[in-house]
Amino acid sequence: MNKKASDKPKKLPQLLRGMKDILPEEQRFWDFIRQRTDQLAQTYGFARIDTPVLEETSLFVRSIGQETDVVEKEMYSFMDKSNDSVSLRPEGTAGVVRAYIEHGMLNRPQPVKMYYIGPFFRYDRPQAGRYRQFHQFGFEVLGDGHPVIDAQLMMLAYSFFNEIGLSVSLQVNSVGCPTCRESYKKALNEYYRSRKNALCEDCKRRLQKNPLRLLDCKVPDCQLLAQDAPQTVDHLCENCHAHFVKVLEHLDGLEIPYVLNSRLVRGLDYYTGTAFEIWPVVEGESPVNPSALCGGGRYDILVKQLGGAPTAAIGFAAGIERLINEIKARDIKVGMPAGPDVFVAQLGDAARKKALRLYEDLRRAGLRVAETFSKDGIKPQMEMANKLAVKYALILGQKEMLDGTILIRDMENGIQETVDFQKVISEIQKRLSKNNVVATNHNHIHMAEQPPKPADEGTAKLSI
RNA sequence: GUGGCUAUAGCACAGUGGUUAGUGCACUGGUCUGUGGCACCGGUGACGAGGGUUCGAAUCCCUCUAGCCACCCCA
Repeated sequence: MNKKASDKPKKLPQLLRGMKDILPEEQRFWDFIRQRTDQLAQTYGFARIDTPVLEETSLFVRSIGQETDVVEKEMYSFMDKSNDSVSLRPEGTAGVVRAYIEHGMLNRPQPVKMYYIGPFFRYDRPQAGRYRQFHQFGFEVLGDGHPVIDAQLMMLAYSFFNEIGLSVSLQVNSVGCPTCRESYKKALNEYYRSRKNALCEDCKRRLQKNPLRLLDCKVPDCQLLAQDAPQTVDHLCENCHAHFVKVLEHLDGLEIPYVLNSRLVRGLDYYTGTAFEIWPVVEGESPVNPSALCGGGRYDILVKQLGGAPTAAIGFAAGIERLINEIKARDIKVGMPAGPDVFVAQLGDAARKKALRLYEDLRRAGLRVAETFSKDGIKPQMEMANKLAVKYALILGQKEMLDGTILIRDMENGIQETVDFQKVISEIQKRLSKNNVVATNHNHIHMAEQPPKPADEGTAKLSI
């Protein structure tokens, strides 16, 4: 590393805007969320699906909607080498639905329940809890339109946040099928026609492009108008109305607290009927304009729209960066990765050779072992052992080499004992199991103390 | 895409026109090839990039880039 000033490149490599490295010390939050997600999926009977981050652009245009901001200005789209337009996925549902159709999942027992977790991309301006590459996990139920599905999925989402100790509020609405939406849009237009001048500039634009969005404008004057504006629930067709009533009945039966929010709308075109979001709740603050932790709803028309058989479906997605922000802000315990059990220190070339083998033997015996074999002095090795907070250090020096022994040092009280080298593994196992049951049990996933990353972490494709 | 604020070592900060840009933590070497937490001594390492004003710029001005916050939008 002979770094002279003149050798330095002028421009240092730098993260692309809106991108973020997830550093080792952050991983425990991600591990935590992965674990809780997998756990939830298992208990509710969802199977994991991973779809590619890259898809045909048309998949997203046809599902999310040509007119939406996501498609219009936020997609990472480009022509590949065969001159096909491809895009980095901006959300997860479209890919899952594509897979459902493409793999003929309608021939599986319905509903098909799948979940995913991974990176998504939107060319947005970065902001609090918003990145250009961000991560979501999502749950989708395809092939069943029964209202009980809606309620149970909301229960699942609510439980996720609730069970990790976050206070959240479930917001529920129905945006209706395309038929009711048309009549609702008409009513909205009528209502706003005479009041157009009182609207903010954005809302005037929304009136043309996306009238539902008028309802959740943040400008006070617009909010005032929105209060008396017609509500989606009053313009539901008979079917949609009946469905929504049933959903609410099931929610009541589950005794989940929820807020009927007539101003809750969805940003993507494929949504129909039930819409819901989960908002963080902060003590003493009313959740006026929170950034949602999760959002979802029914999308009964999407499968058909993408060329599959008419298939009812519902799903939601949660933003992991936002969730982690909330976990940190609320001081939720996520557990620390378990450190090594034992440190192997060596002194002298012969001892180093032997220590290297001992390391392997200890590892095969299931212990987490640390070392700094490249160091010569015992002092730096003990310093490292201390930093790693191991319970025991094994010291193999010239004297021990001659005797066929090894020194076990208890790092807490400094008491040392010479033992027969042949017996060191069983001795250390005995000691570790004596003062900590969990330590010998680390192949088992334990919430309080997580196992170390598997060595093949790097090849575990498509985990986040 | 729009607006506001910001940019000094890995991190947290000081330095507001004038020597060789400081401090703490961290890292590293030593005191000390047979023992960590403590202490002491030493070392590595930075003015986001480019241009301008000036005798002289980390400091003033412009452009770019990035970050934060808000709008838009969304998870």
